[in-house]
Amino acid sequence: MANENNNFSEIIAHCKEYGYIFPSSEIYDGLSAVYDYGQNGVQLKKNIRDYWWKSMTQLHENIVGIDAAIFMHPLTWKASGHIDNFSDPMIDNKDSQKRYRVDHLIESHAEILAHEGKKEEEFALLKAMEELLAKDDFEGLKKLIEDNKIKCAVSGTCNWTDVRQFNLMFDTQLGSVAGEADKIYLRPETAQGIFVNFLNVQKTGRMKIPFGIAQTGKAFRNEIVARQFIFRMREFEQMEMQFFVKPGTEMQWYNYWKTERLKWHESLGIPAEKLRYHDHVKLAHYANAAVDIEFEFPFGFKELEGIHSRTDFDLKQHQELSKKKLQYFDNELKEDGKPVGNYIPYVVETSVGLDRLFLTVISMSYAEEKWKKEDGTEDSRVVLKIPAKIAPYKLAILPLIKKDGLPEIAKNLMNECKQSFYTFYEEKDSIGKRYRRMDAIGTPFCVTIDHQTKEDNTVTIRYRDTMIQERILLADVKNLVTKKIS
RNA sequence: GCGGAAGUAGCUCAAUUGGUAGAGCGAUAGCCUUCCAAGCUAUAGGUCGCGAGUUCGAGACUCGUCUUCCGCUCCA
Repeated sequence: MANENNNFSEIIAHCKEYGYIFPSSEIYDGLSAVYDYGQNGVQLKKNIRDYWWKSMTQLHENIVGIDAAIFMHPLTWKASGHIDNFSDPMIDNKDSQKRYRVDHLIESHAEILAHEGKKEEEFALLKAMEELLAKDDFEGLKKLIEDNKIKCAVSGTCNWTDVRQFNLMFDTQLGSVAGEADKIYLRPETAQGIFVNFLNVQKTGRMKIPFGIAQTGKAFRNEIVARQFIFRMREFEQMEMQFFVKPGTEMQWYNYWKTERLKWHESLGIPAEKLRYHDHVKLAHYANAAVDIEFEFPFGFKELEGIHSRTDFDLKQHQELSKKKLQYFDNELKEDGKPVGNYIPYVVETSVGLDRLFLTVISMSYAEEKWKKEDGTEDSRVVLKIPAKIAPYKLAILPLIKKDGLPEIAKNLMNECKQSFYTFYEEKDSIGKRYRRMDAIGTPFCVTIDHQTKEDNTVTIRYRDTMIQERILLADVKNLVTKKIS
């Protein structure tokens, strides 16, 4: 474990040193749990996003994309349950340092009262709690806890902090006049942008159930503690797809996407043994089935993607609060020859964290290698074995020396290739050193132009992962790399 | 949020018991021309995380603060 943690520190350091990830506003000491993507990071992130987008939309004729705004009508979050469930009064026990949700703490005490047969006290306590919660009376809640001598299960004391509100949604004002009525939230998930557009897309795209709507975009959560590098950030990017199905078929589709999504991660190049399912036992208010796909990060197996069967909770809620019907007319004929008719579709959601997937790719790619050279001395390298199809740069073009016309040949090759993929040109320093630099940023292929190139139009291609070199025709370089990255 | 550890150049680290910051690597420019980093020359780069305090004098001591890592907690 200690080694693995060290490895994580090295991965973080490597990300910064080679232009993948920088702490946000670092010259001002940074901002807690906010990070910027650097010149190589942005490219990798974009490639991962594009790979997801293409596999969702281009390869599924019944899935289309949208790009909803981050700002949404405040009632959206009332409907989704975020306003009621996403902000909870909390209290800490000073002795055990354990934190409780105030309602959970009081409710568990009420249960004890019930077991002791004190029904009236139980009822009075819960009633008092509900009244205080409704008024947001935090001082009253603390007094209620103290008056009832509710103890921490760990320390057994009543030494409590004040009750504090943790709202996980960021808010801001719409319009220049500040006021309660203008308060809007930064979306804590992208899903709601899809739900509120369900009918727009269905009608204008003439979509037939089952169909999906995909979206990538930023979401914001004011986490109490956000840590572990880019694993849990306050601003993060989601890649979500909501799949609308006929009620009663949701488990079938849930299982379909559960399988499909795991396959997708493997197709990206993530080793199967580093992935696993984790079924949710405790389900969220909107779900009737939920599973996580977890990846073994340097700090353990953690959630990478969630697949949720969200029932018709969201559409039903939006229908109720917006007073607009969000139903679908199904023309499929029943046994009696009549159409199925109107219903609110059920939803199966796949939701993957792009930043987490980025960290996954970096984690699985990072390697420190050592070996013995022919003369017996040790050699080593740090290499990012990023799958070629998502690597920031695909090909480095390196003239062996920077004269005798070799740079000119190299630049011609670069001009030919850069229309098709990202290339990197470098003529400084020894060839070995340049290979090491390309290893460090994860460039899968290097081509070296030497004097022989001028005689027979061949070049050396060097493969990052194996360090094997081959002699190929200069004219074949572009096609070979194109083939390897597709 | 609580507890532990850390913060000196891009990186890894130095700086005798407090006496106004050094090295290696890296980077840049030039030389050399060599298919797996570490040849030669030169150059750039640090108000020692930030702010106070103690002191004649603080990178070092004290307090506060910010950031990061670890554990707990949180993650509808």
